[in-house]
Amino acid sequence: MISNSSKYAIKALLYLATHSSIDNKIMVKDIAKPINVPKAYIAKLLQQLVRENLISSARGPKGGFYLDEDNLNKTVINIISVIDGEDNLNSCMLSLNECNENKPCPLHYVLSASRNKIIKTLNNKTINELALEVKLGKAFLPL
Amino acid sequence: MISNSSKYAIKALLYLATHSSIDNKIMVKDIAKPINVPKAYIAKLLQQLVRENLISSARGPKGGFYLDEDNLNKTVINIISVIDGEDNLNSCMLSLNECNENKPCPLHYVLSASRNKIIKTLNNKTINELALEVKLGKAFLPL
DNA sequence: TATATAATATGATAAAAATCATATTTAAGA
DNA sequence: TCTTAAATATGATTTTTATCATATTATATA
Ligand code: FES
Ligand code: FES
Repeated sequence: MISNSSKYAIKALLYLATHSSIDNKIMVKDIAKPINVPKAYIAKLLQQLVRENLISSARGPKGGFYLDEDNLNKTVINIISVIDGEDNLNSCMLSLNECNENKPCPLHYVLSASRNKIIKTLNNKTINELALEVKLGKAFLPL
Repeated sequence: MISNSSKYAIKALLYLATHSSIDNKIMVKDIAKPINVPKAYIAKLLQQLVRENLISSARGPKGGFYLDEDNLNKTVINIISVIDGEDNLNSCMLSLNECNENKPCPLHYVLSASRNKIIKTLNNKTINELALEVKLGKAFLPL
């Protein structure tokens, strides 16, 4: 439903949101360690995120990754969509042809309300907002 | 979070619940087609489910798979646990070391209520109950 | 402008999940 | 008891996901 790669990407974005700025870019190796993701792996993901405009980067000395205003306002869904593809979250929980209100599967019947709430939240919450919770000490980013 | 195999298993159980009985056992090939899962693959899953007492079977002529009273009262969580292992559903959505109320990650903060509701539902709903919705025409089991 | 530093592009390898294939065992019924 | 029909056990293959490795390109700064 939500891949490892997406989780790693979210962690990376949150780490950048709380630790970087345009004047304080962060290198791959300094991201990989604190979020506990293999360096070469997160490097590849970061490159993909740059291409999709979810994060910003600069090469050469003093280079690294950071988030600009635009990046900060991306939502969790934006990240998941880029990494996992669009419709993983909305697909049927029994992997039927399609998830359908008119012909709901038995799980749809009992779970779709909760699922919709989750999707709505992921759609609305920006990286910036989530990072704020960390800064306020209400949420944490260990390992 | 919830694997393909688990989904297939759930579909198989629901199919058996609505179509089989001890006097009307169903063969692999007659399960595979309607639930749209490769025959050899579902066969393997069914064998695993028999071993774990989630479904019943008999070999030889007139043999096949079916559900007894006990099987009918298994929950969706029971199936997922057997196929995917215990703690896939309760693990941290950012794959931190552990999901922890005291040191919640930013996603925990916004999503755990909905997730808990889903888990609770999966824990309570029996195959029998879900199958009933199908029989009543409130839920459907296409493909 | 030369050097060193950092991301980028590309692709190889490893591990896990999904799928396929088949010989063996059990049991019903002729 | 023989034949045949079914599950069972076992393992091979394929596909996807995760991971690792490195040559290339861009840029700050000495
Ligand atoms: S989740 Fe199965 S139809 Fe919606
Ligand atoms: S979901 Fe991350 S700590 Fe609970």
